[in-house]
Amino acid sequence: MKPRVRFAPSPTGFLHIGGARTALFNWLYARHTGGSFLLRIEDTDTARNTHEAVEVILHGLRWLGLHWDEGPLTGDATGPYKGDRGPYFQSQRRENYQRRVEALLVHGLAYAHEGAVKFKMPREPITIPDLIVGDVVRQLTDREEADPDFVIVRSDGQPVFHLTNVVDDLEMGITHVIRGEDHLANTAKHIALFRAFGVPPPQYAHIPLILNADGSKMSKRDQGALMTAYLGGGYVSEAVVNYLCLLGWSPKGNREKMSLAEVVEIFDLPQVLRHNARFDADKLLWLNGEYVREMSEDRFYELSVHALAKAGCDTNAFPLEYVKAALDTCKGKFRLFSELPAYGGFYFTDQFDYQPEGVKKDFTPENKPRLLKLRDAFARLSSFDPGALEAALKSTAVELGVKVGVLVHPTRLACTGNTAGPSLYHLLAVLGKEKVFQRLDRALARSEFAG
RNA sequence: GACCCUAUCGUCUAGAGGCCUAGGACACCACCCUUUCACGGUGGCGGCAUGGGUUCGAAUCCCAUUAGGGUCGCCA
Repeated sequence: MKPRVRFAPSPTGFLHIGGARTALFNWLYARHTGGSFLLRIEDTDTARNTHEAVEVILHGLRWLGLHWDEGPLTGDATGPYKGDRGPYFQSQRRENYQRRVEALLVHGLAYAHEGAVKFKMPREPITIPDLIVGDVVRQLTDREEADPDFVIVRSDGQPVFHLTNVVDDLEMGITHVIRGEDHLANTAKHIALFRAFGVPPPQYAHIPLILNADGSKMSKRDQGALMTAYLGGGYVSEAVVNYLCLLGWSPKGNREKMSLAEVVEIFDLPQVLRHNARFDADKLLWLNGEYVREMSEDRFYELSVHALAKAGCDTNAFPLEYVKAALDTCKGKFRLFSELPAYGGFYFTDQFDYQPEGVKKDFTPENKPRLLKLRDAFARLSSFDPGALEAALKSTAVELGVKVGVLVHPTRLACTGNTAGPSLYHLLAVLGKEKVFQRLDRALARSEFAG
């Protein structure tokens, strides 16, 4: 029988990074084994269930490339879905839960209590066979010792998570439950429920949690906990997925950067680590830089233009060739697309400020004649290409008896407003003679040069 | 309070009794490359939580302690 796994988030309006990794591991297992990956929305808490909240999850999963074989097509609970075990919203599966509860009631395995329905939990320790953690013998806690039974239907008639989760896994034919370790202790309840329904429970695989950098539990409000931080923060989805693969799992062989296809080949549950992992934003940043560097030109242009537009910089006002040439000088020099506007925005606007420290250091009276001389040298150039610009700048430096840096720095600052950026010669060539002179003159007119 | 899981450089990890003087990656530091920045190259810093066992031999097995995380809800 082919494995059937599922990601079953509740629509809270977020896609947590930990949830994304749970989805990823489920997806990987399905793809590795040739099984099916289902998406089920656990929206039994009707109070906070919205169309938009589900949409956030669907969008996040699609962005990561974790496509589901069965599940909803839109955020609408009554909307279309694919798969023959639907609907895939728990709010649409009420009759299943009712039927199951009645069966439990009839068999004396559950009972009414102050309007709610409680399940009769066995008092004996339950062994949870786990593909990752091993056999876990779950004893009752002191509170459970007092009353081991738990509510499966609230007094308002709403079924509770433990019940709906088990019923759906059962009816959707889920073979492997791959979920966060925070569910491990509760799995005894689920196993008891499966037994009460007279069916063997699925196989369990509890994956370690993702913690904050300081080791504390990651919650919605923590930096980097939400997918939106990456989706809209200049990250490349492949880098995020790659990084997530490295948290709690290792490809061995000192490998770090690898494609999802490669991971699918070698991923398996027994190799998943047992201990929690801390989220290392720096390493993700590094990986993102790697992916940006090796990205195809077209993809790079697309993401760059998008990042610039987001920062209020409209590249459509410029010739396509100019935009591409400008972006070419930026490729591989930054790690996050959100850094691009600050890095290469000067190509698309004349309204930039000069970096204060740079002004102090480079816009000086003694640099004025030097820049004037460089301006003259540039003026005599018949071709404004990087090679010619470099030659002109270097020979001017020789004539002045100064190092090239003495000319490079103020020129860069005057033309870009920054002390760091793309190769100076290339950037000047892209900017073109007219703009370069314009910017040189604008800078030279500043009071700092007068002393 | 009880129950459960876990424990290798700051972080992610390799390591399944001798191959370990513990390997790699990120971060950090130094140097090299160089028009800035970034990349790249070279080198460095840095770890088996503690205490007992078992064994000829332990990062690897067992126990305890400590620490971290999780769970015990008419939330999911």
